[in-house]
Amino acid sequence: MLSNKVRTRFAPSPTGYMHIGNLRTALYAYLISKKNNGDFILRIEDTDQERLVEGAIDIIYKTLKKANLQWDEGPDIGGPFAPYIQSERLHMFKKYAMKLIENNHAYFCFCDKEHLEEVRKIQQASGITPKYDGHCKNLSEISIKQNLDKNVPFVIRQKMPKEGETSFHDAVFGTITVENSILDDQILIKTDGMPTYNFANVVDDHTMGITHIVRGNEYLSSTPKYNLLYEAFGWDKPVYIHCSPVMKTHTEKLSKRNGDASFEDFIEKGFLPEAIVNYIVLLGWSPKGEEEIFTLSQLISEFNIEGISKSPAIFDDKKLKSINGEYIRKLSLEEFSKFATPYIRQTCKNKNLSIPLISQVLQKRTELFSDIPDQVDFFDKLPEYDISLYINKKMKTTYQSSLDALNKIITVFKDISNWTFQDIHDVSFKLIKEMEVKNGIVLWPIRVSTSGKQFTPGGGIEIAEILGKEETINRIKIGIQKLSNI
RNA sequence: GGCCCGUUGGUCAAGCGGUUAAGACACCGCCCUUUCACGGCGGUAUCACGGGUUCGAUUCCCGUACGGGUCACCA
Repeated sequence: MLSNKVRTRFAPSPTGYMHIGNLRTALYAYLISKKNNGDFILRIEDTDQERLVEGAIDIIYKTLKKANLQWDEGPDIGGPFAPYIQSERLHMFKKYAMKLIENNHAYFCFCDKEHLEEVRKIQQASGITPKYDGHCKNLSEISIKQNLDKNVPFVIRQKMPKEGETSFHDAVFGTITVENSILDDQILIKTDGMPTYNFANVVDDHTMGITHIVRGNEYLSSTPKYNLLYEAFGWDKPVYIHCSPVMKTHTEKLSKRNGDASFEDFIEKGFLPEAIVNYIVLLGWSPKGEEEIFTLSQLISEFNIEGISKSPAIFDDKKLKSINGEYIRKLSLEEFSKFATPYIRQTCKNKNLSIPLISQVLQKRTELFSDIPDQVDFFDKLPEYDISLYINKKMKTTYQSSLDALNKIITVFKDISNWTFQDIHDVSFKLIKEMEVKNGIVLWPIRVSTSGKQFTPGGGIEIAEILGKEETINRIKIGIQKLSNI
């Protein structure tokens, strides 16, 4: 019924918000399935009731949706292997464990916690890696039955081979081999009858027909145990794709504790979801060619497992910013305007100022929407500024040349009846020509007097257009006054 | 500590026995230009270390160092 379809899953625990590393794992899983016309499954692993965080599932939904990683099966939309919430599947695991007892790959263990604790202490004291001592491994059928009849609490443990070694192949890390002797007889079913994560995960993945397992490489060490489980059941093993973590520094992982690591926070800071997705796909994966800006559908065809890197990648928000800038520049003016308006309005409250004009001047200069308010604050109110701004070495402006230029420009500006960029531009350049000076001699003082700033989005003519005739002339007057007082 | 994994410029990284060791971000310079930005051009900077193997190692092998992961009735 599954044919040979590639099926991947993203299986987060709802223990908080999604951080960038998590999202990257989801993205890789998504891309691998879609590249092969396969299915991407969302499964919520919520068996740890203690760490459960209210609303976390919604954040997972919202984040994946914003990132445009649409799942084909999941708790909200169902699917042929429902339920997709692990806590609703808990009843099915014990029978699988019983199968393993039957075929001698698992056994009942009646050891109590005190005994285990004691064994562990002794092992630690003698410098041995703590491991189950195998006390119940070879209990006779009779004593097992007696214990069961007496309702002695039990767990079910996986029976690991004593000798030899186990190898598995990982698509990123290659073949990894471990000695069986170091493998612990891990618990499959807990005293309460519930599966451990390790067991539930394997059974769920198999019963849901997952063919490619994409996950963080913290699972690399437990994969041999998983593989032994697949073998014990006689199931086909999946393709493993372990991904190295996204780091904050060389020694620290990106952590949930750190606020700026969450996808939502980045959105709030003014990053576009597409830009974030584009950046994180590059953290630990490298495309074949030289292009690195990709839409999601381009990624589906470009992405390849061979390009996934083994070493951890440090998150670099400078690069994220730069990619965000690329995405912002690619927006249409209307789209940009829509995104930018709330940011513009933070410091530009004057409703007479034209949002389209401001947007136009802003778009090429915006890498991050949250940088906008500081850039446009001078439109509402001319800031206090020092007249030294009028002196610009490269423009060859002086106090005197600026005063002179402003006095002349104010008279021609006053005569403009149609206050448009074109008209402001034309009269300005006509004046420049008449004065036989370099553009900057006239244009620089216009920009300074209308903005009061050293750097502005747009030049003097754009600013004048945005401010309107009256305000422009007022500001130039102020400039003239300042320069006259020397 | 045992076991597993990793290590190419400041960051992401290409490379898969012979290369002037790509590219991107950042940085610096120049050009364009009414500032800034955009755009264009150019530049600085990298194979962790030590042994092998080989005619030849960034590439293969073995150590060392550094870093990460993992060793639960957590997920």
